[in-house]
Amino acid sequence: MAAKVKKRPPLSTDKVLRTALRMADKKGIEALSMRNLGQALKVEAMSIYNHVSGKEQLLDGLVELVVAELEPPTVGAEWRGAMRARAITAHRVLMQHPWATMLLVSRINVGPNMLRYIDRTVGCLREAGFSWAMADHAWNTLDAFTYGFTLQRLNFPLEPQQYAPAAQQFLPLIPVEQYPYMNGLSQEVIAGRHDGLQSLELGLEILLHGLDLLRDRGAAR
Amino acid sequence: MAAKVKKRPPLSTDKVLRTALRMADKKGIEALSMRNLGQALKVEAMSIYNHVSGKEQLLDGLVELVVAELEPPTVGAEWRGAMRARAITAHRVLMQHPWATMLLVSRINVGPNMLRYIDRTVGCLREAGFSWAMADHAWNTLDAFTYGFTLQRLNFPLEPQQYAPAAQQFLPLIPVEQYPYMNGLSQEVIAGRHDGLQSLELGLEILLHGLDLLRDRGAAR
DNA sequence: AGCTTTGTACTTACGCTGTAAGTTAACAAC
DNA sequence: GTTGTTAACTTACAGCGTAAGTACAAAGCT
Repeated sequence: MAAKVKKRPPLSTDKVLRTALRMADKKGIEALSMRNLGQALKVEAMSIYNHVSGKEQLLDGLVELVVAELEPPTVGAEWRGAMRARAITAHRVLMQHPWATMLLVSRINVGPNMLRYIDRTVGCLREAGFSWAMADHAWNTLDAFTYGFTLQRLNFPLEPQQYAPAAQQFLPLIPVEQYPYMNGLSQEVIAGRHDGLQSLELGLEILLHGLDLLRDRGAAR
Repeated sequence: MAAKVKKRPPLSTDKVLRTALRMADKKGIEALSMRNLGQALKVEAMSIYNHVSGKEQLLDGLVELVVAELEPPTVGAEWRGAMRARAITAHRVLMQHPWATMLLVSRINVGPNMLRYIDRTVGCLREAGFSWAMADHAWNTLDAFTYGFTLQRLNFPLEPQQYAPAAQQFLPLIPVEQYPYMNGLSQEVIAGRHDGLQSLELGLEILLHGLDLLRDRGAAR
């Protein structure tokens, strides 16, 4: 006779995804295995496959959950401010989910949140006078920079306070005869004349200025 | 009595790295396992650890090999042309090694090739009138965009010729009431008025224009 | 010469991973 | 009360990276 099995609170796709998100944030995406996720859900790994069709779909779901945190720009808003805010928010959100940027760039995402996000972005640019093609170029260029910048930030191994001491420490490996400019740059950081910090806002200003020209070119057509 | 063992041609770090590079290019980085690499070298997986201290160091070595293909800018050259060429070359090389960009952004690289590459880049900007800090900002911004753009290109699942048919196919999933601008953009692609192609050169022009302003600001300090 | 030590090239074995295939339990229909 | 259906769950497998162990040639010593 088999013992009566207590009925468990049933699993659901949503529960799986939210647990996976919490887990990825806490322990990193590489620690998110089906086994570990199962453990967190008090279930064997394979049970998860009843609610998510595989690891790939699980990751797709996670990306959608992150994209849901990105506020889509308001169509009709002043485009420069809207795009600046959009990029800054995206960067902030992606920094809070360090694993998400890689996923975002390494897979196509066609979930409803993503569609809405891009739709509003294109809308905002379009209403600001960009042609269809230029609006498309614009958001893609901004996103390429934002993702690239975020990846650099995420993977840089030092805290800003450590830049100067680290430069001091590594200076012997950067002989002035061989690498004069790297050496010089390090000296600047050591002397405190350059903080070594990269600025998202600075990059955005550069891009927004350039895009302004582009908009006029596109509108003139 | 043990049979005499034929002396093998000895392995070397260089041979290991070059074989790994060829393999990553041919079969993709995810197919590059120590076991598979060993097979290609006619050796058991563990033998590789005598020449490379682990998978991580192997990947570091691969990145250095790729960076070696990036021609460092000439110090003293006209900076806009030099930076444009630098980014275009980087993009081309990274497209030839589709796995490399991810590695490049996801790890610190302090090999001699990388050091030289950055040194010449900073040098070129510095001699063109950028302050130390501005030169640092400039190359970082350019690289953020270049890497981000390359990642988007690499992971986009369609060939340019397929854009229009694909837009046609997916249009039903993008109802005009829900996603008016995505729908509109798709219509443009279907009608052939927008090729949907993103342009590295366009992004670079935007950035170079913005950087020009930055240089003056930096020089004025 | 013979015996021992050293060091390197290599293999085995282990504990991970994702998932296809198989098993169990609960319920509905008749 | 037997049978069939379906969803929930487990087992077993083929892959992964690498720590620990083995084989063997060359060098050192008496």
